Amino acid sequence: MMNTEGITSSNSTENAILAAAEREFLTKGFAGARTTSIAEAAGVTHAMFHYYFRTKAKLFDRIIEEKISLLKEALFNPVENENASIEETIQTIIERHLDFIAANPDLPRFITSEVYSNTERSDVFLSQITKYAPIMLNNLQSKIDRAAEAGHCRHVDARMLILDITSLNIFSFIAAPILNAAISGLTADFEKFIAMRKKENFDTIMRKLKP
Amino acid sequence: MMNTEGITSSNSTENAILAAAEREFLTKGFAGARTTSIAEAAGVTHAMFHYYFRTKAKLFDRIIEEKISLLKEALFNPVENENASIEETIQTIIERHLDFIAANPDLPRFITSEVYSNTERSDVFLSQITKYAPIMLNNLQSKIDRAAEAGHCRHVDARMLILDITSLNIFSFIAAPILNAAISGLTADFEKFIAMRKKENFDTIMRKLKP
DNA sequence: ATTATCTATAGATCTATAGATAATGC
DNA sequence: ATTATCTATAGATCTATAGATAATGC
Repeated sequence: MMNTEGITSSNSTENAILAAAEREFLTKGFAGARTTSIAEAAGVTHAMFHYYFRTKAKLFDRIIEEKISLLKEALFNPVENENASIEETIQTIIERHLDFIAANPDLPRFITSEVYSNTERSDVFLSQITKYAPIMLNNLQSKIDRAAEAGHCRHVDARMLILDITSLNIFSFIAAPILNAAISGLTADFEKFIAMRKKENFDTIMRKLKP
Repeated sequence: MMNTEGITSSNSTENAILAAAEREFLTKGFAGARTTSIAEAAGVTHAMFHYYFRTKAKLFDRIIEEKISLLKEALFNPVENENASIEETIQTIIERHLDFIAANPDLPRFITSEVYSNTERSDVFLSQITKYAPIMLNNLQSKIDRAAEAGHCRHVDARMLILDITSLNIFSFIAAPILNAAISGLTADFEKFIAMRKKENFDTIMRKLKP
């Protein structure tokens, strides 16, 4: 099981600051976050913030690195089972991805907006993507090609398939407040909503793959 | 033809500030935007910023209102053609939506992150969504129900269909820098990318609707 | 007369540090 | 001795305003 509870350390003050900072940064972004608010939320004096982490940027970098490794683990470790059918593979990808986002609902918005508004800080993230995504996409493409030749599915582009899956899985979380305004109470029962989208998105993708 | 060129006014200094502010707010958000940067980008002294718009929040509100009316026009004015087939209706919705986003590529990220990080300023936007979305969804649902009864498509939930369409259309724009890192040069030829996603998303949705 | 612009600066807000003091672990 | 904490304040950054001056349109 992966760590979805955030960052931990041995020191309780340090811990409290880290937890408060994660919340502040994830919900407000780097520019909107305030070190005074973080210290206050952590229940420590503001000087403690600087004592443990020196600067706002350093603490932000530490948290974004933690999130990057979390993402890497969730996205690029699909425990490739050579024997799994294309249908099983797709289902596993969708379910894991959606479970991961459900456990980290603020992460997509945080990553997309920080990567966009910032260049230096997000280079680490983008270089990780550049490194790992092509491998994952090639593996999936081979699997699709083999299944297509055996007549089990259509010959689709793995890159478009992953773009479809991530779009369908992630967008609801990024736009949650707007969806709730458009469709009253849609995400009110969160568990139910996730379960529904899992089925729905799997169905959508499988129809696309069907010969 | 709708106005996708931003806000205009009769005064050139006011215009320059508005244009610069739109760029600054759309790319950096309210918290990240600097009134000094806006004035500099507009080529006027900082005092002019306050002379024309008094405060940062007032100018932000003006720009977000402009964007809301733009969205309303694009999303809730699908020129309901009673005689159009379900296929034609879906195609029109997807193409218009995608064209609108392509003309305003920063808008989805801006709206989703500002709506989330802010309560007061985005209430106007959410109340507009609450007002117009159900009407649009009901109209579409009736159309789907009629088509389904005639055997032209499956009996799907209009709300899920619109969620799928918006997810597939919007996500690429929100995650563009990440997609380009994962799939080198994917959005390099922007026109081509839009045309491809138009076809792809229409195909995905129609397969879902097929009996 | 009114509108537009400038320089200079006040005021507010945040980040970061200095320096003293208390707690902790050899 | 080292680590952790506090108070007080410096320093940096941004927003906003005051007050003078130039341009514009009756």
